[in-house]
Amino acid sequence: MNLGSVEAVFFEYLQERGLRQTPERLCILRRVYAMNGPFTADTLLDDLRNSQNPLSRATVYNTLELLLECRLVAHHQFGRFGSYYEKSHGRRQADHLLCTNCGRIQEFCDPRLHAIMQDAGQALGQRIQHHQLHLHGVCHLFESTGQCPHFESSKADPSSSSQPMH
Amino acid sequence: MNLGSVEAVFFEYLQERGLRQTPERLCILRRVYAMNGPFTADTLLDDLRNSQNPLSRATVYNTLELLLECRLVAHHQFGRFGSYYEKSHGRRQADHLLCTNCGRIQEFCDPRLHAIMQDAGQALGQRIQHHQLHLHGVCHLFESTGQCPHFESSKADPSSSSQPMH
DNA sequence: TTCCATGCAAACCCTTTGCAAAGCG
DNA sequence: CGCTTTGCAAAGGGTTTGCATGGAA
Repeated sequence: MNLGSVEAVFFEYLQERGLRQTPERLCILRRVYAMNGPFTADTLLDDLRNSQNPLSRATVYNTLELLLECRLVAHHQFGRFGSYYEKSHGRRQADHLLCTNCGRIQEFCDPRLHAIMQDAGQALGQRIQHHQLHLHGVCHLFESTGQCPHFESSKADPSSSSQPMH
Repeated sequence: MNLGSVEAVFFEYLQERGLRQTPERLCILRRVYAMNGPFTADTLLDDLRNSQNPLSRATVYNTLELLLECRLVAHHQFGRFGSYYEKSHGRRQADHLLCTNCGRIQEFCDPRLHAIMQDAGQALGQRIQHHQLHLHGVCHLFESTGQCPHFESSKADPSSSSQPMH
């Protein structure tokens, strides 16, 4: 789970595939692992632009793709305009609950999902590789008071999803 | 579940909201219910273009939005470029299994998901409204033979998902 | 020295929007 | 008649691509 082992995984993957170990790729990997919570490609790009080491959009997308392939990064698509990435090494697969009202994204993990995946795969003749579960709901607080402490503030900041997994 | 009752639901919804009952809206509703399986907005548009009653892109999207609101249509976002609509009146909420290899989309439904949703909502303080579960896998057939009967054929035709729900 | 990777900008895909004309209520 | 809907075409947002240049191996 430390950065060194993550870098080792990445480099091993690159080597296996005959891909090159470039400073840009390392830089992106480090930035990604410095993020906490889900982030957008644009956020990452901005983050890099503000650093001493600005990189191009193409390189960011290219590298994210590689990181997805070697499972160091996970991708979540929330609706049409909610494309988020997230470091994933050593993390258990998490699911997401989105608030329809304030846009906050919370994470959770339920072990029972495993059985469902297994059975569905078996029933439909597929080996399941991964999954994605999105719940859409409304904060109780909003329903009772009409107010929500997360409104707007977290709409653009899904990193507030400090995983209260159960 | 017959078309008449679907139209009744739609018209009632329009009336409630003070919206107009136009021939275009009725036409789109009927086309949507003539589709089997998930379809894209573009498929629907083409379908209409080939009919005696071509409609504009804007009208199609506008009407799909209305149909979503009154729950006569469901929307599924599969990754960045997989936006599918599907008639949903009288259907139980279905989940989807996507084949990474051939792109086929199969539907299934597992009652155990309900408990997971309930519990997650309770744990995170939200009233769950709906959900979306996507499993990604590979056909057994493809894994053993390297061949898949659904390859390409169904990549653009998710309607082959004649729901073997379990 | 050989390709692969990078950076730039333009293309891309799907969806939404602005505005004038049409037509429901 | 007024005001919503329609149709068209253009804009929008995030992602991908083409091509010349740069740099890892």
